[in-house]
Amino acid sequence: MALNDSQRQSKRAWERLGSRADGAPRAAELTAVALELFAQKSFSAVSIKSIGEAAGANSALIYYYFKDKEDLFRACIESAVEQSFEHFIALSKNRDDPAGTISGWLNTHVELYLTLRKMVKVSLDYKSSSAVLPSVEKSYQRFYAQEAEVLEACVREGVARGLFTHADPQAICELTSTFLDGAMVRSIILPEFDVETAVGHFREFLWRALGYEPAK
Amino acid sequence: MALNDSQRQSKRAWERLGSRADGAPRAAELTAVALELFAQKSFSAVSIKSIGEAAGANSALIYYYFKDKEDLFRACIESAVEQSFEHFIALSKNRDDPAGTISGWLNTHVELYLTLRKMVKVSLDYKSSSAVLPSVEKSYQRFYAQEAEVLEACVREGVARGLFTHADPQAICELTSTFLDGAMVRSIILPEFDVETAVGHFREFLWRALGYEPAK
DNA sequence: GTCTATAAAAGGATAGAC
DNA sequence: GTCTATCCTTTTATAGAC
Repeated sequence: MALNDSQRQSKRAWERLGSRADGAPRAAELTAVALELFAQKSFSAVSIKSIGEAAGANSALIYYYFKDKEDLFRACIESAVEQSFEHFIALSKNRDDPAGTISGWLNTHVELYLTLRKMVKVSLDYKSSSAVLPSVEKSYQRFYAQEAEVLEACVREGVARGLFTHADPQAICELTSTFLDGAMVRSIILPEFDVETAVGHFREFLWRALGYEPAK
Repeated sequence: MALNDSQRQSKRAWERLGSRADGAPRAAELTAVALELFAQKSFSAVSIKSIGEAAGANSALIYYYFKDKEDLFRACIESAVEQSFEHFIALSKNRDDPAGTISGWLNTHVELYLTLRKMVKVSLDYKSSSAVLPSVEKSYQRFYAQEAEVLEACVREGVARGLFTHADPQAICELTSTFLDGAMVRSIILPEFDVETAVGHFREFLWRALGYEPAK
């Protein structure tokens, strides 16, 4: 797997001083391992040594591929956002069935909550640090823009077809993503929380609020 | 302000070895300052020295009142849960007006989201560490039991009076708290997120899903 | 590319003066 | 009770061998 744009960008940025070869499969490996750890604990609770160890490599190797710990963290966030994003993009195609698409979007959160909550967790950590990394901000922007576009388009389409009533697309979209974020957090905080059940309840609630009658 | 039960308990626990005076106003001060920092950053991102500095005291003082950093953290979590809990307890009295109580509960989250999101943030950190502290678990249990009791009772009462339709009290309760947790998280992650607006939208949707017509 | 060794700094925690 | 001084450990990061 090749480095993505932002990773390549950051390599270039710090390699102006050191000058080192480009294109690295091992960097992606390290990023994956680090993301796992950063999502489990927190940025400062994870040591460079533990990342190296988990990746089966010496910690010094990390500094070959990344400028410093923060640079690795940045790569992790972007990777988490990217992974989440890719799973959504498939749903964007299906504009014919608004309720089906929304439903699919909810299901995606159930199936991939392990991936998605990594993104939420790491995002919290990132936002808690006062650092502002332009490439990370761009990732987020892209993700949320896509999310809004898909959901709002579905609601508008549903209203246009007379399937939904009373719907403010933006409000519905925000409501839904806020709930889903809550579900991700709760699945971390409450051991007995069941994402599938909770999302199922939300779907019923949403249909009722939208005045939608599922055909069945 | 006197130490609360759990703080006193923990002091007793480690003082069996050291034997030191009880009842400390300064301990509460240190806890408050530390909670602020732990909520802003994360457990391991906050140093003992920085806590002392923020409290206008030497970091060594912390070890006079607390066994170690984790013990201080525990006191912070319990304090955060306790603060959130106290704001809820007032609402528990009002059983005559189900919709009003639910509404008040939502408003509480708007007004006190700065306090409540501290609890969410610190809880995430706590649950991410593998530590299990019995006194903290007890705090949580108390909080969630109270939350469930208030909300579920409201929904049941509303159904009994014919104000609400189709309502599964437990599902509504979980739905609502999950949404509110999501709102807390989003207010951290997204700078432009407005808790008041989001909760306002949720209220409308809840009423619609419950088949409730606000008198007005 | 990957490792060993190590410098340099920061953090948690304690002893003891006041 | 609160502070100074200090110890010990961990951690980030670099230099340089292979």
